[in-house]
Amino acid sequence: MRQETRVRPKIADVARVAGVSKTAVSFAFNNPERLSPDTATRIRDVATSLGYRPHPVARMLTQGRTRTLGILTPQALSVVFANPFFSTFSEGVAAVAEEAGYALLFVSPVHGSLARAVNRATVDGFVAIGLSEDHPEVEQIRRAGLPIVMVDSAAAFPEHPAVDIDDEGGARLAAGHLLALGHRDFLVIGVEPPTPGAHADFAGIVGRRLKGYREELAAAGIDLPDDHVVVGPASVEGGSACLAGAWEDGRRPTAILAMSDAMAIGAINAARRLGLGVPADISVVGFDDIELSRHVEPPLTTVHQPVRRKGEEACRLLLSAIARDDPSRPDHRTLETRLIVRGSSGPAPIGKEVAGGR
Amino acid sequence: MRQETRVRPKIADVARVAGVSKTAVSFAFNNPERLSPDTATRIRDVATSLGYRPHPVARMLTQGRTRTLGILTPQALSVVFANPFFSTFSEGVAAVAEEAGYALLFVSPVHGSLARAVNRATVDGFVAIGLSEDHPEVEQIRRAGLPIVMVDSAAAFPEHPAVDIDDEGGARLAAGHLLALGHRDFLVIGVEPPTPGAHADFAGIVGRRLKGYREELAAAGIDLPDDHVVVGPASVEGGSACLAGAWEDGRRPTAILAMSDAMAIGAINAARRLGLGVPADISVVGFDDIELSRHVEPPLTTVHQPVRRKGEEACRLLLSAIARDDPSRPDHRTLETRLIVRGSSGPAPIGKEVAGGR
DNA sequence: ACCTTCCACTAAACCGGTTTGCTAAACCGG
DNA sequence: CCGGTTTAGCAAACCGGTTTAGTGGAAGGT
Repeated sequence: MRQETRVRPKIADVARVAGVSKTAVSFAFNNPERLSPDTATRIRDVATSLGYRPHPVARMLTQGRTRTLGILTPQALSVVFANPFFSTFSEGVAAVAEEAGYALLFVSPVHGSLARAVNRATVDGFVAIGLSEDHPEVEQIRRAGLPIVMVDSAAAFPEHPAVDIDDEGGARLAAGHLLALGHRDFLVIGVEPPTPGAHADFAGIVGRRLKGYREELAAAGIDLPDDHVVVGPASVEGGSACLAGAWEDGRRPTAILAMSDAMAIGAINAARRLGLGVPADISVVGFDDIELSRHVEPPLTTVHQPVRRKGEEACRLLLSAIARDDPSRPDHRTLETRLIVRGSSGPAPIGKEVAGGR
Repeated sequence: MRQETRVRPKIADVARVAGVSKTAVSFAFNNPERLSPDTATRIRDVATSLGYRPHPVARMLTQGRTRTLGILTPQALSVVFANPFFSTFSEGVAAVAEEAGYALLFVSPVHGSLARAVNRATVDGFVAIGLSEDHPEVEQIRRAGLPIVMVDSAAAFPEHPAVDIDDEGGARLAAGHLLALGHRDFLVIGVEPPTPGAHADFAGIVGRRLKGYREELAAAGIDLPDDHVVVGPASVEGGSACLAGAWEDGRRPTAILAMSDAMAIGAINAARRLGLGVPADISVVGFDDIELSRHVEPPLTTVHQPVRRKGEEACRLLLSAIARDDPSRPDHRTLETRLIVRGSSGPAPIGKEVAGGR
């Protein structure tokens, strides 16, 4: 028995077997009302018996659309998926995309080049998350005629729809909360840009959050010197290192403003290792409100942002940009943030304040 | 100034402006050595000045490959991304895929039909996670000539490569640990199939884990009646509901074997609400070892499985299946599990054992 | 001076579908 | 029985690239 090499049947095969033209086969699938009912069913029967399925790539080519949405991340997917923030965001995007019948393609730098990855991507549009200002890919995508929605982007691209959160307001809430508890000595722990090449002049969410912290503190007459702002990778370890390093340099804050929950949790761990009680000796406030934060000990006081809704909104904006090719005035949305007070923040310590103050 | 409708330049446009044939333009990009060096650069200059980029779909069509891998999930992406287990798995797949220059497409049921989604997917192969036996999509994919790697699948598909973990062995470890602590009254909390239609006769990982529990208990002379096995959705709430329901039905276990960490955590919460101490009155052992488990109070004793490596292995198997189209004997891998003892398990309570016993 | 080889480039076929424009037959009222 | 409208189906063009099979001219060999 000769093992026949199974070759994928094409539309011409179906047409030949059914004794009709390619056109008829195509109609049988996409336009059955243009065929007599029995011819249509006969063709479909032949097709299934042959195991025919239209080649999706060929289909995309003729129809000019892919029914796929791209999620653009400036970092490798393997690091991005390690971030619970990103999963929740994807959850939101996926919910809306699925509802609309779109698949999701994750586009990340291929061998270091995001541009190459974008060129290869067969999508109808992009949601870009955390793309910093100087990424030329945005221009590249625009020239390709594809819509793109910017999320948490450093710069404002007035010509593209965008979704952001009120970073500045959230930061103010965090700082205000600690001020109200009597704190006067602050350490800000910021996330450092993952790409070493990127200029570190605090653009994007880092800059906006820092601005919020600074302004709220300034309103209470407190100046935040530059050496009270430290940065590190946005991870638990990064947060630990930040506090440990600052402590070693002689900083003695009673309150920590962290720009990410993961880093805040790291800071709590580091504080413990330094023999400090949280919140007895030092208070910590995070940012993002990830799932983990309510489970650590003590539960983390943090600024909540609607991550999942951010994904949903971004996807909705993208879908409507795809629907009407008219690039009318793009929508810019800013979602609210709110403070969640849990156990990691408390009144400023009285006795030690003098020892630690400057 | 007339606003010209920006139309994507095609290869013919570049050819015309550069005064050469389409072939030459194609060569300039893919086969420059077949052109004189200055012609090649001239063509490339024209191309960039026109903002030309080869149409990725057209390219896929002629080259017959997409450089994209599909991740097939039987559930909606919005629920799948909510599962930390899945994120970690994706992390592993992504790491290997990126290294090899492949993009990742997530394929989930479109309007309830996974078959339709598969038909639309422009990928070179699939990694299927948790696809149960009766899914006809597997056959559909095989007929399309695309390789597919099964992960945590219910049935064994001997003709496809597969990656699994030693569910049975892991379950044995969990049960053995509790037996060694003196427990005699067990409640098993299992995950229920998400699709209501699926037959509930414990296939796949649920069946294998249950088998492991049962055999280890049997070896100690303990029978596990059917009404000491309850199932629910694989979430924290699902776990709470399972224990609460069983308690209401009069079950009084001193030890709980949960098939998922999320459910185990839910069970701990429910136990607390019933006024039970963990592990003083009741011990809980989970399965999976998700990140959260080490942070809850008490930290969860659980069976660790190498989720990230599972993703990596699956992706590697898929890539090699794509590389050699020869469908030689497919590789089946089983990864090890191990017990992580933390704080949620302890000796069986002495006093209460009589009260709770049957 | 003539034949061969090599070089630089091109025309046309092809990938696998969809869509447009057309034709022949059936239908229909008068 | 005739002109006009529908109906059912087809051939060919098209989507935007890649690849095969040449082609004409210059260089090289004898």
